[in-house]
Amino acid sequence: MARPPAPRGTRAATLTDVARLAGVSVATASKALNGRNHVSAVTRERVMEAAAQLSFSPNSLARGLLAGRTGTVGLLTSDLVGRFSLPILMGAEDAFGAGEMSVFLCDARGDAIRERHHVQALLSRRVDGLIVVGSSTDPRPPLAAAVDVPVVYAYAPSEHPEDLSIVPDNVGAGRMAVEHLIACGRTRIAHISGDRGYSAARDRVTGALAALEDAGLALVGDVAYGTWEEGWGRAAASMLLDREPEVDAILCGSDQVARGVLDTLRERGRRVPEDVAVMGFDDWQVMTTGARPQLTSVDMNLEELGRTAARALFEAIDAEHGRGVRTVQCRVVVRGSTAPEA
Amino acid sequence: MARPPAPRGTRAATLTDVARLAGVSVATASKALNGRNHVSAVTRERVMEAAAQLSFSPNSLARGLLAGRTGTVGLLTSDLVGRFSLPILMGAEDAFGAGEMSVFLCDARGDAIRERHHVQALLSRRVDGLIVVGSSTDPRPPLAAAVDVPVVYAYAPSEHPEDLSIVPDNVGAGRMAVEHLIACGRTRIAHISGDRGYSAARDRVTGALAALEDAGLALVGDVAYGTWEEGWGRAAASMLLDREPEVDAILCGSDQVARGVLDTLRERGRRVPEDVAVMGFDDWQVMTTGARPQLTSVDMNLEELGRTAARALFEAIDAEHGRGVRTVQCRVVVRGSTAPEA
DNA sequence: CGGCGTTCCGAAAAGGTTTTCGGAGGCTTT
DNA sequence: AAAGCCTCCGAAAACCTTTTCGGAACGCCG
Repeated sequence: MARPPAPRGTRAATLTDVARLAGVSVATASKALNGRNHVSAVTRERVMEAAAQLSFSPNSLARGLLAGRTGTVGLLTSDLVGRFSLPILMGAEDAFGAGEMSVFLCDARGDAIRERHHVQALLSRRVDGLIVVGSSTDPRPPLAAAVDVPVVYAYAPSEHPEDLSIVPDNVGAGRMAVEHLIACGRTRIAHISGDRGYSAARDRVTGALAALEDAGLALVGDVAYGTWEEGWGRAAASMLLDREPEVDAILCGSDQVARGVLDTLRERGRRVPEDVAVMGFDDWQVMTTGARPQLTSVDMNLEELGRTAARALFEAIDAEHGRGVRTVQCRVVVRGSTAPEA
Repeated sequence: MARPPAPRGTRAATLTDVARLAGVSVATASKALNGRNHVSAVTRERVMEAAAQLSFSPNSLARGLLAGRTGTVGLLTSDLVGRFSLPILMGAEDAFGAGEMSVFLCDARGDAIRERHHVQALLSRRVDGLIVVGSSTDPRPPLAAAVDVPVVYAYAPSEHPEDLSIVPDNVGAGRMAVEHLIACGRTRIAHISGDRGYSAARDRVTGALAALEDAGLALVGDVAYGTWEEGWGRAAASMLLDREPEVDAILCGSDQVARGVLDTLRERGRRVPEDVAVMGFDDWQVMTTGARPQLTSVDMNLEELGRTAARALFEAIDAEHGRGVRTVQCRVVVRGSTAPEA
């Protein structure tokens, strides 16, 4: 295989080298490479050729030092291991990549000290802006340090109302979910939620109840709060079937809870979706498509949320800084657990 | 809440400002702040105080420009969405964070063009090194561009044997898995693997067969290759039980496959682990701990792999560049599906 | 032929930090 | 008192690129 030599130690070519090889001054070389005018076509060509020959790549540090802009942003997650950060991060990376920006990734691991440390490092690197990704939709304290670049909070809004935050529309998600179940002809709908301590859980309940009321329906039983896990889904479904055997739809707080619910339903001999429709939240592919039947779920559009945050940061960098909390719409992904396969 | 003002537009304090406020030259200020000697204690104190007052933070660009080192590394993933990149990334971020390095994250999305583009951008930013994270353990082509900084390949090794690659020990993992099953008293062991196209699948088979042979045992039935998904686990288990009803342990290619196998076993009335022990691969928490019983699995130690890659890159940056493929050991995480709860 | 406009190129400054080296001052020793 | 040493500080260069501005060369018009 013809792989190019990697000359360790021979420092990278500089603009001076290019200029010398092309027989012009550095000023001319710079203008030629950056498409400025006041350079003749033939000279420009000579410079380009010299640059290619030396595989010249301009030093972004020097450029950034001069321009006052580095073309970098910091992406500060509080919990990378959770499954919500990653899609947001991908969306942001996507949006920035297209804009020729580079992303510094920092994970604070839920530790305020570490977070402050990372912010300091990012500011020292003169990032043009910051995205702070939370690990739950509960509001979080704003950054502690004095930050003189724009900041966008994603997923978890800042507690400070003047900050710009981008969050999923969980109330709307709860509403959409119930509306979908009603559209599938269900009228006796129960809700097995997740951890009551999370605003995401409570917001979805709010939306779900509102949609029921709009349709002149009432929830079957009480909202069952518990955890986000499969085991809770199995247990809660069991209790629900004992108390409210006539239920014909179960909205679950997460896909994992839904998986547990599906298990219990199968063991109890209830058919899905014929007897009971089941719906999850988060649209976690590995959970939804592995289930029998495949699981209808609400996608929070996190990748879109990440992109939105990135675009908002862009705007804040070279225009005016937005304020307040903006929401990103969720969407229902219909699969076999609510609608029979065509 | 007393939040510090964020003076947009007022450019950050520079060393010159600090020096002026402290009544010394920039040279002295620099030495004072960096702990160099040839500065009197009282002067140093005055400078520190001035720096604190202006909340001075040194411009890393200027520093990097001069030092020829930026304290940044590029982390280039080929598929961030896959679930293997993230733990590696976390391990690397962890190792670098401790060493005052910052990480540029780039996702090539499996596209060679985009990868080249990102490499160019990273080189232009003068990263001190590069970690390339693959999406499967199959060897990948080395970076196309001429790269004059150290590169470490993680998870997917480089096709070029002179490059440094850090990969999980899949052969050893297969061996450990079988050894665990044997230690649990199983002798009629079957293997429902994943996608034959992946070297990870084939390597684990190699290790598993070697361990069986060492114990004087033979595999029950043939290795069943298929996909990595739950559906395959259900189907393959069904076929296996028809053909080889006496099986007392099933080693699965992934935790998802194992979940499918567990479902089928329950439907067929086989108890786990009393009648049949089941074991997965990857130790994906949400899969293993949600299962009934909880699933024994092989953890590939990906976070450790990421840390190892980061440390190897460190060494390559300020010492000699290692060569060849290094493996990271896996480990068995025992849960209820192979060993009854104590 | 002088003046003028146009076109192209180069010198130099700027951006912020680190390092080197020389200089200033104080103190000790002969 | 002269010489020498030590401690502390500051001037200036270096890193690399971009931009500004002045200057040179040339063609054209009066």
